[in-house]
Amino acid sequence: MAPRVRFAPSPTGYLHVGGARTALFNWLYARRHGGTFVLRIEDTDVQRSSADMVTGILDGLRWLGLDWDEGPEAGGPHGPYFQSERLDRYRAAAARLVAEGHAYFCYCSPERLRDEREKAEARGEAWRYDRACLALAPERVAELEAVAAPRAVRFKVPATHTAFDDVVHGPIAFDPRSIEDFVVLRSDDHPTYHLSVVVDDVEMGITHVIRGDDHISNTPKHLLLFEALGAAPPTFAHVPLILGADKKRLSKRHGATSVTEYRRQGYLPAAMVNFLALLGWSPGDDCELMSMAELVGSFSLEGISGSSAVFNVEKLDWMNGQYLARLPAGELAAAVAPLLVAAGLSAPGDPAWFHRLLDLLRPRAKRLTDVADLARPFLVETVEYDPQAMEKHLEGSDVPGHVAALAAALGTTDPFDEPHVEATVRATAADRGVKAGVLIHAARVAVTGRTTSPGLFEVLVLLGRDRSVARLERLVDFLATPRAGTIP
RNA sequence: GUCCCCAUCGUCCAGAGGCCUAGGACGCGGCCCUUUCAAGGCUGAAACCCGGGUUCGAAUCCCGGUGGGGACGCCA
Repeated sequence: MAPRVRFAPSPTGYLHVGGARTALFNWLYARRHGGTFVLRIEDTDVQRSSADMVTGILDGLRWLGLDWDEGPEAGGPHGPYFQSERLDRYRAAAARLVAEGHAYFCYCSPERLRDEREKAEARGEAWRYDRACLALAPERVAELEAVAAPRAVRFKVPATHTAFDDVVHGPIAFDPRSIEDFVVLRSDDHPTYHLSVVVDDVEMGITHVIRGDDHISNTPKHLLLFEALGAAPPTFAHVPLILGADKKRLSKRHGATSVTEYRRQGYLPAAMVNFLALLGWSPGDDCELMSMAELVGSFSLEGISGSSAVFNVEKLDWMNGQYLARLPAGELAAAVAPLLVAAGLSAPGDPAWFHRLLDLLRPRAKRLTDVADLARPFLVETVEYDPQAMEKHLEGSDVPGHVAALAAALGTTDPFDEPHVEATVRATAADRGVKAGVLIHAARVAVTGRTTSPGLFEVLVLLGRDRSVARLERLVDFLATPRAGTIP
């Protein structure tokens, strides 16, 4: 049977990288086995859910290249895919549980429950619901109903031992006595997470539940619910959490946690996917750089590690650099263009020239934003001289003369290609009796304003004879002009 | 506190009883290339949490300890 898996985010927040990885594992599993990837929005918490969050999550998934076969916008035979539109089903399920003796009404006030918990905590104990309402006399129930007292539905946890075989963790067993009679339907008639997940997983025919480790302790409750609802439970695979550098669950304190944020910072989706896939999963060999197709080809739930993983940004940076180096020029240009605009620049009109520039810059960049920054000197009319660069390479009194000589020599260099430009620069240095480096560094400041750049000869050729000469001459003029604040 | 999960270089992984003198990657150090910065090539340092078993033999299996994490809501 083809597997049906689902990613079920709650739109109470953005798409967290941990969630993105869970989604990725589900997606990979579905694609690997020709199954179906369902996207379901768990928005039963009306107070905290928002439509904007849904949009953000959908955009994030799409950006990563994770498409869903059923879900919002895609539709499907098991819809609706928003839990807020499925409330009647949960209510029906709750009613059925009560009718069949698997659940009962609870009239306890939240205040009372809170007080009991606080008292228990003061004693250093964990408090579990005392089943007060299970033992309510019929007369008392009648009284409560007569005044329409708010009531929730609680699941009557049976004494059955709950055990399951987790694909990543192996056999896991829970003592039912450690599980309290949890609420399945709130007094406002909205289901709790436990009820809605199970009802939906049953109705949507989910065969494999691949979700975060933090749900392990919820699993026995779900197992009990599946049983009470007369459905066979799916296979469970609990993937370990992603941690921050301090080994605590990754949160905003550790820096960026949202997929959108990484996107904004200039990471490539393919790099993000590759990195996330390798966080807690391994193909079994030493492969590091893997395309989406390769990931699909070798993904297996058995390859998921049982221990949590620290999110290592340095490795992400390296990986992104690798992808940046391999990205086809056209795609890189398209990805960088908007960043240039955002930086007040504009992409060059000549695509071939733009691509040459990009090829010079990409090995020096980790992220798209680096490319945009590195491109600046090549896209402005007049470069800004970095004070440190001036101090470092323009201090010598004969520098203006050297640069002027180079400008003159380059003015007649023909053809203006790398070998000839290099020969000219070296010959000029020799004529002036200085090491080539002196001239090269000064020229670099002239044409880029910076201490670092791609190889000078490549830069000069890219800029072309006219612009190169003009920039060299401008530096000569600049050095000849007394500036305020300079010591004579 | 109770329950559950986890435990190999700083980090991410490989390792499913002898192939381990523990392998790869990131990061870090060195060297090479070199006009700067990167990239690239070569190279180095760096780990089986501790204690008991089982076995001819344990990083691998079992038990205990310790450590880390997670869950204990009318949140998801």
